[in-house]
Amino acid sequence: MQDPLSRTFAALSDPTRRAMLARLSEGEANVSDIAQPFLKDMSLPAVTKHLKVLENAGLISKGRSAQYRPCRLNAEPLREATDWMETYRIAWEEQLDRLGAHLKTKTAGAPHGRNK
Amino acid sequence: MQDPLSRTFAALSDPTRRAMLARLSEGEANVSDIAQPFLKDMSLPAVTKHLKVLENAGLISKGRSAQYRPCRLNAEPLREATDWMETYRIAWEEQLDRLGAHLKTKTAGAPHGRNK
DNA sequence: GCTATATTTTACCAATCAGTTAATTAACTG
DNA sequence: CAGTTAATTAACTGATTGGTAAAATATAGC
Repeated sequence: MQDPLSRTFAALSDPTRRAMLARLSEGEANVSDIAQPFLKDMSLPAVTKHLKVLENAGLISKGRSAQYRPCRLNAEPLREATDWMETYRIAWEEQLDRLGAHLKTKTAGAPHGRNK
Repeated sequence: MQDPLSRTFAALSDPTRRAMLARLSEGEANVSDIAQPFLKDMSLPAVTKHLKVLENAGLISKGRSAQYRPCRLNAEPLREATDWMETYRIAWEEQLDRLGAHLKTKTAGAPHGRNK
């Protein structure tokens, strides 16, 4: 999985990572701050790995302050992802409307497209 | 990965599947219609599997018409996903504003949170 | 019933993922 | 310097993913 959009969605496809982002949306935090709510469920290296996934997706970036690594959010990839979704969500809902309109006349379907 | 939101994002994290959704946003299509642009890259069973992922995420549903399986989009899970993203994107950007405001006074940082 | 078309299922494989424990690096502190 | 805290890296493991080829299922049409 190479493309940025795929990496973004993949990063978002885990509840732990989403919770981390939620935490970070309240403000910058060090790795151990972020880790704290999860340490009853997983080890610190596991947290590091999750953060790495978020970092590779460009959703967060890590700074350096003494032995701490303050993490903060990065809006950019999320914007691209919402853009993609919005584009299709609109087409989606239009299609739902069309479906509603057609529902009276037609009843699902005959073969589509090329059936030679 | 059990929760719906994770399944949705995971389903979106593949360019093939996103292209399939894009195709479906133009209207209902049978499996082989959807498959056609991908058959130079992968086999039909591979397509079936991708569609299964989309179906399990609730993003599409399949009907039955003779030996055809007309697929159509399902807006609902996508709406939930956009909702999640929008919520945090807003918090994000607010945070960026705050960062901009603070940038003059403070310069990154000292340890955060609990450092007993 | 036989044959063709559309799609799925099965069985398998290699690569990636999410976690682990143990060891390592980095920086502060007495 | 010795010790402590913060975080990462390394090496390993089991589960999941994304693909394949071959067989099976479903339906239509002669």
